[in-house]
Amino acid sequence: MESLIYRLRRYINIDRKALKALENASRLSEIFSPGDRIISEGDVLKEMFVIEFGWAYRYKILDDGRRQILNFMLPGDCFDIMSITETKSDHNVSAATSVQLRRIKAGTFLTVIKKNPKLVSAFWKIAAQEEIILRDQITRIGRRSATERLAHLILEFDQRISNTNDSKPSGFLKLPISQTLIADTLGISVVHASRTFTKLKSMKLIQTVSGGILILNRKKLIQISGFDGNHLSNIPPLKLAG
Amino acid sequence: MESLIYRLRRYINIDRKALKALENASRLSEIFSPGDRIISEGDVLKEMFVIEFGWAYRYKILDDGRRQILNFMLPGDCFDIMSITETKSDHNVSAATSVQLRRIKAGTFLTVIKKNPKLVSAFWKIAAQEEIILRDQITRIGRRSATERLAHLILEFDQRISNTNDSKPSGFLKLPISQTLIADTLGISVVHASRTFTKLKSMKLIQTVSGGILILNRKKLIQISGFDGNHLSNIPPLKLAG
DNA sequence: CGTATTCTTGACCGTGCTCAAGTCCCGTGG
DNA sequence: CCACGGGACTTGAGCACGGTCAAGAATACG
Repeated sequence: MESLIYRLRRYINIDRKALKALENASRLSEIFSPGDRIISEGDVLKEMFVIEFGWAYRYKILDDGRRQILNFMLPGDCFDIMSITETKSDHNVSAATSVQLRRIKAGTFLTVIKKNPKLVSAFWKIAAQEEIILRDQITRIGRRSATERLAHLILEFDQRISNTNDSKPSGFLKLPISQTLIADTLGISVVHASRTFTKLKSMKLIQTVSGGILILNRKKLIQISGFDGNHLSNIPPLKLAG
Repeated sequence: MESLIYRLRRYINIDRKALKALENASRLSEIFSPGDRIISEGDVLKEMFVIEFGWAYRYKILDDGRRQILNFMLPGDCFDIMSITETKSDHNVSAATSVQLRRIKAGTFLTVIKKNPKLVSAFWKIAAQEEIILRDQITRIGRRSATERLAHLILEFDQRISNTNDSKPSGFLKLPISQTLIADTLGISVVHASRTFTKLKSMKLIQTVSGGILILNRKKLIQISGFDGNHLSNIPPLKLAG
């Protein structure tokens, strides 16, 4: 529950009773390995999910095998809140790293939030943030160059991760995903993704280290990418009440 | 209310009482002219909107003036359902044609749906469809060629418009928007948008006529674009109860 | 330690961009 | 009714960003 609690506390002063109710309504999933399919297009969803740990990603596959990653889900992210109306999923979800989820059954979820109205606005805001990320992704791949796209994505990850814990941005960004995944996120080829990384490195904006990257010049990265973290920004966690 | 009623009837057996309550909770906006700004980035939203008539579009502007259109809103579409938590808008909305909206205040909206629980699932599904369109837009601009993008967008418009009325697809698609808007939707230049139209015409797939286009070969359009309308498909309107 | 996957680099090619000129269309005013 | 002006669309020429193919290097993994 830790990730979810932390996330909810960004939006509401959550009380222990509601928390307990949520915990009872949910079940931990098995642990998925990197590459494992979690949800497939066409699946009928009757529950929503919270990432307990690890990274997952949503994507679509075209007939000829081209793949587009829609977005990544990080610890504490909820997804498919919208889909609890028992509609068929229009996309796939896979694990990027080792991943564990918390599953919350649609019916139980509705009962719990009905009894704890404050939860409604929290989950509502989580869903709204999901949409903000999708809209950022559209402008990123629609109107930015490869270099701008990569810089922009790096800053998005950095911001979202620093939202999930209280640590100051240290300059080190843990990036547990391959360049293939990054390429399919940014709508470019793997080869060009590699060249773009090389370019950012030669510009002394980042440096790759094992398991992640070092952000050497955040100001310049922001400047060339046009990144605006305002709408995604960290709302300081509230105190735990009750 | 006609557009909204038609839209809601796709999802629930709406009764006249709930309808009346919704109507009382809402107010018609002034009529916007083409190009008029409806919502600006940074605006704090305290209401949600329904398109009464006309086309509107959401978009972002980059520092240097590049514009990316996120999606279009057609009659009966609801938007910013998510934003009634009084957050700042992360994007702009403008009128593409003459547009009139229905404004529904957040507070009143919540009261009405609380008294008419069936409305919840209807608006929930409308919000879910909004997300489906955003995800389609990501794969469209991320992984498709200009020709595929245009064919795909044409089919999306065609499907969504045929969803808003009971008419069989006639082959004629009313398209009240300039190629500049289409270019900024597809993430290509205006010049290339024009060339792409020319290409589809020379392939005998479409034909431009005043105020819209004729779809000459829908099967081929679907084939080259990979369009899949299943998730966006028309759910037959239900009967009016009560 | 060997195999597979990921990343890098080079060479060449193509889709789509930019700049520029010209055409078409339509609303406005003489 | 026609002249004018502006916006939207078209077309051409040259160029650049990013794609593809291919080979090699580095890293991870059993």
